[in-house]
Amino acid sequence: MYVKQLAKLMGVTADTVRHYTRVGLLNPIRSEENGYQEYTKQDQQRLKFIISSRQLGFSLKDIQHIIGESEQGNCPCPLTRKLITKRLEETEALFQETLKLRNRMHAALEQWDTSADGENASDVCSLIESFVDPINDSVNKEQRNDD
Amino acid sequence: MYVKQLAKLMGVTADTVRHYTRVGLLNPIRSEENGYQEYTKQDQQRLKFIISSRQLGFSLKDIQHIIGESEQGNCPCPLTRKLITKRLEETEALFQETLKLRNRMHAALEQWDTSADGENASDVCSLIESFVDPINDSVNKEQRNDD
DNA sequence: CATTGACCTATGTGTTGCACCTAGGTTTAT
DNA sequence: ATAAACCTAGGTGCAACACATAGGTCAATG
Repeated sequence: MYVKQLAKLMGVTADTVRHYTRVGLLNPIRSEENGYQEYTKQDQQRLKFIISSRQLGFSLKDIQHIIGESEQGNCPCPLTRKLITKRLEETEALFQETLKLRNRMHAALEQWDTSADGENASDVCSLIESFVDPINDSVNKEQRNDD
Repeated sequence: MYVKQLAKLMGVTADTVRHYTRVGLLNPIRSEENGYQEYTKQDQQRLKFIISSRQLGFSLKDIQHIIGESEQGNCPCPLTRKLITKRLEETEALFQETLKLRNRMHAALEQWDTSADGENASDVCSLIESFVDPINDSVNKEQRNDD
C-alpha cells in the first residue's frame, strides 16, 4: 500500500503519513522496483495507534518513547500514565488560559460596543489602550475575593 | 534606556524586546558611541501597547497592521474590531477543542485507573489502544453502523 | 591596569506538527 | 506520446519567542 492509500484509509493526509515516517514512527518497506514506500498492515496498526495517542494529547515524542518502551520488551503502561498526567496538567493550564483570554476578549468586545472610536493622537488605538480588564483591574479587585 | 532596563521595567524579557525590535514593532535609536539600542519613552509606550494587545489575543502581525493604520493617519479602531472578532472565533474554537481534549484525558485517566496494565503482544500500549472515548464511542451512539 | 562581571550587539538555531513547494521520477490510461 | 495522478527527497514556512554563539562595551575592583 502506498502513502496516499494508507492516508486516505486512515483519514489523514499523505503529508502526515510522510511526516510520521520521517520521524521514524512508521517503517514502510522501500520497493526495490520503483523506490516507493510500501506500508504494511503493521504500519496501518501503528498509524491507528498514533492517531489514538494524538487524540489523547500525547506529543509525537511521547509516542516515540512509548513505542520505544514497548519495543524494548517493557510494558509501556507506567510511562503512558506518567506522560498523560503531565500532558493533562499542561492541557488544564492551557484550558484555563484560553478561558481567561476568551473572557477578556468578550469583555473587550462589549466595552468597545458601547464606546466610540477614539481619536487620541498619543494613542495607537484608543480601544485597546483604554480597555480595562474587569477581572484583573486593580480598582475592581478591592471587593473581589479571588486571588 | 537600554534593552534590559526597558524589559525589566515592563515585565518582559530582553529577548522579547529584541524580538519586537527585530520585527519592527519597536524603533530604538542606535547610539553612535557604542552601537547600543536606545529605547525612548515612545518605545516604552509602544511596548505597553503591544503587551496590552497580546493580552487581548492579537498576533504580532495584527499589531503591526493596527499600528500601520494608525501611522497612516487612519483610525485603527474599525480594523481592531474586525481583527478581534476573528481572533475571538479562533479562541472560541481552541477553547472548545481544549475542553474536549481535557475531557478525553480525564476519561482516559479514569479508565486506566481501574484497568490493569495489559500485556498484549500485538499492542503497543493496551491502555491507549483499548481506550474508549465515552463521548465519541460508536457503541454508545447506538445507531451507528460504521466499519 | 588588567581582569571580572554585567551588560550590549547580530545572527542563527530550536521548539511543534504538520502543510506546502520544488524538481524530478513512475505508472497508467488514452 | 502525452497527460493525469501518483511517488520521491529535501527544503521552507508557520508563531512567538528562548537560547546559544562569538564577540564588543563599560564600570568597578584588586
